[in-house]
This record gives sequence, C-alpha cells and structure tokens, in this order.
Amino acid sequence: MANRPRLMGASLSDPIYEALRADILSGRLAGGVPLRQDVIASEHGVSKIPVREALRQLEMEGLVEFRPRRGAIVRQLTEKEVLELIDIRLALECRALELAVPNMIDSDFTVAGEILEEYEAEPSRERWSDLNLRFHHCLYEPCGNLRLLAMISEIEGRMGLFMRLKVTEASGLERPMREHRAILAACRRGAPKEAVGLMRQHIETTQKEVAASIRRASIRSVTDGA
Amino acid sequence: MANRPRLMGASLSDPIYEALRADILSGRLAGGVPLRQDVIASEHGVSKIPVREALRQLEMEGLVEFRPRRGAIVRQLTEKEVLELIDIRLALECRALELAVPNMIDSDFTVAGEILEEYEAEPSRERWSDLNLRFHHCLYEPCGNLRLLAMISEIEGRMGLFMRLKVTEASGLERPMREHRAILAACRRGAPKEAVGLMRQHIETTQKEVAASIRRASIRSVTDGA
DNA sequence: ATTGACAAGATCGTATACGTTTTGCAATGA
DNA sequence: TCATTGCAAAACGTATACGATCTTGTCAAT
Repeated sequence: MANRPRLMGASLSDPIYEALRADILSGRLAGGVPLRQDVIASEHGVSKIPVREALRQLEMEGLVEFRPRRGAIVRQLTEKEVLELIDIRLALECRALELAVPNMIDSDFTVAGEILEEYEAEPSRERWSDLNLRFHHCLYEPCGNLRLLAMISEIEGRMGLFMRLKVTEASGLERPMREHRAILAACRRGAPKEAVGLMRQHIETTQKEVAASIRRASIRSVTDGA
Repeated sequence: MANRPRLMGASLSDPIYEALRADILSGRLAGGVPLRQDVIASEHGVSKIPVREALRQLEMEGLVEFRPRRGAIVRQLTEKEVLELIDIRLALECRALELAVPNMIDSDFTVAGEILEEYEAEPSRERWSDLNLRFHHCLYEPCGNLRLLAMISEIEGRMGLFMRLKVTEASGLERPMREHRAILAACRRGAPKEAVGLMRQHIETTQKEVAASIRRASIRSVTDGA
C-alpha cells in the first residue's frame, strides 16, 4: 500500500502479533488454518520478516505450530491438552485467589457482585464466557503478583474459545453461578482457605464437564471440522 | 564461514535459540549483557534473520529483553520478580506433586532416595542446586501432565542461576535435606495432602530465605555487577 | 574541566531478492 | 478409471542490501 512515513517506533511485528493473536483467540481463525506469510505480510503492508517474527512468538505461546518448510498453522488442541491446561489453571488460580483474599477491599466485592448480577441477567450465551472471565480475574487481581496474573491470562489464551464454547455450553448458567456466589461470599468473610476450596471444586467440576463434553463430541469434532 | 551443504531441515534459528538459551541459563551470559545480532549471526555462520527469530522466542520466554532500536540484552530479574516466580513455582509444584503421589511406584521412591543420598554426600555447592532440581523433578514426573511439567521447567529457567546461587548459598544443606526427606516419606506413605503441605512449607521457606538474601545483598548486587 | 554540537561508525529493523521445497495439475500409461 | 510421472506455480526460509537510529569520540565554547 501507501508508503507511510515510517516513524520507526517499536517493531512492526508487534501489531501483527496482536492482530493474529486476537484473531486466534476470538476464533476468527480456526484451528488448523494455514497462516500464509506473504498474505499476512501484504495485508499489513510489510514484508515477511516481521510476520515470521510474530508467528514465532505465537508459536512460543502455543497458539501456532510451525511445520518445517510448510509454514505455520493455527494450533489445534488435543483433548488431553485441554484437560491438562485446566489443571494448570486450577493450580494458578487457586494460588492467586489465596493471595488475593487478604488484600481485597470493599470495592472489589462490589465490582465482583456487579459482574455476577450482569451475568445473571445476560441472556446471550456468547457473553457468559466473557463475564465468567471478568469475574474470575476480578477476584485474582488483588493478589499483587503480576507474573501470576499474566500466566493465568496466558493459559486462558491457550485454551481459547475451545473452553469458552464447550464449558459455557456444557455448564449452563445455574451451577457456575451458585458456585460463584459461594466463592464471593467466602472472600467477603475474609476466609481464604474456604474460598480456595470452593474455587478448587468449581474448576474441578468444570474440568469434568469439559471432559464429558469432549467424550461425547468425541471424534466427530475432529473429523467434520471447519 | 564455510558454506556448508545446507540440508534444509528445520529452521536455522532453532540451534541458535538452544545455544543462547543454554548460555543464559548457565550464567555464561550474565544479566544485562547486550546480544549483538551480527556477532551472533557470524558466530553461527548465518544472517541476522534467524538470530532475530531466536531472540524473539527468548523474549517470549522472559530470558531476553528488546529495547526499541537498541537491540536485545539478557534480561535482568528484579527482586520482586524472583519472589513472584517462586510463588508461581509454589502453585505449580504443589499441584504436580499432588497429582504425582497416587501414581508413584517403588522405583520412583528408590530413584528419589538415591538422589538424596548423592545430595548428602556431595561436597560441591555448585552441584547442590542441580541435585535439588533433579530431586524435585523426579517427584513431579509421575503426575502425567506434560504441560505442567514443561511449565515448571520454564519457571526454573526464568529464575535461572539467580535462584541457583542465592538459594543454595543461603539455605545450606541441612534444612532442605531434612525437608526433602520428610516430603519423600509422605510420598512413600501415599499421603498426597501431607506431602503437598510439606512441599508448600519447603518452598515458602525457600522464598523467605531468598527474600532475606536479596534484602542483605540489596543494591550491591545490581550496581557492582560484572 | 565541564558542557554541547556534530560527524563517523556501529547497529538495528526491514524490504527485496533468490535458492529450495512443497503442492497442484495435467499428461501418460496400465 | 485410477495410479504415476513430470512440470509449473506457490510458498517457504534466509542472505543481502539499505535506510534509520543510536553511540562514540572529537572539538569548540563556556
């Protein structure tokens, strides 16, 4: 396209990384889709080199897979990997919550409560997963450990919309909501151990539901993909 | 150098990534050292492009830092970050141990015990940290969650020899050894909860010792580096 | 002696170019 | 009809080249 002035700030690969990442996480780019380097390059008006750098970064993040001499594709998660990732979530989120509870203040409870109300009133399943994420994050944020929070987000990224579809479809609204309220109540009481125990059960149940959901969809979801 | 036949297998950035990673983790490349792209390129007999890709991957891993237009340097960890990473270790390793205990068999206990004996007999402080790592990993391996194990290794990588020096120097041999034996005993008894509790204390104590050690060394270690 | 301006060299970041490998497809033969 | 062979085009991966920016050393002015 037009030769823009090129103001030479940070790297050109950064916006490409962000754009691809958003497209993968949102599901606009489905698993297995090939990522043609020169297509992406011309879409962004750059050469292949920043594109390759962005793809390499996504590869490290687990969102993209390189096959030698055959380019990159959007990574397809296996059933096993999804369950493993939920297990990691379990560990990280419980720890974050444990650290967060003693640091929580009134406004934290208020915000969390508001999210739950919005959640309950929301008819669109699409947005449930979003509200779910927001609720969880809002509980972890006071933990004060930025790396831990980043890591939790990373795991969520890796699971992408796989979880987001499976879980919210499989779990419905009622059960998670009840558990969310119980967790928030424990936080209000300033009882980290109880809150962590509830969170643990919450995520374990989710894990089992995802496992069941995968078992049912079984081979189908792989074969008739796209 | 010599134009080798170029057998065009996987990417040229892979060996560079491995080499740089090993140099950083081993401490041969200290924190803050600039990583000149064309120097590395000519050392490996390639152009800058695969070097940049390797550096980007290391950046995602947290081992390298890019400053715009000023190239890459080996990432220097702050005191805060080290403590945060130990906290993440705490979460991941306790979960791994919890999952591993029910899967352990006799040979696992034997191997772990042998490492501890070797540990106890080892006079060289240099090797303590190595044996420490091996002991821990050997406990986690039966957990069956490959991502979790990979993540634990990644965290260890990020802490690099910072931990390895500080901790083993600060902790000495006696205290960790006692705790290791207690943890192993709990595993033998098939008591995951107890084992996890002991592991948790073990890592928390380590964290406190590192905090103290950093507090003492304070600014010095940053200013008079290299 | 310290400060500031400036020029030369070093270094970065990316576009372009090119050899290599994969892939799609048509022609051939069974 | 189906499998096989042989291109031609597409796509990959990297070396080279080049402008932009940063660093460093020199020198004049305060």
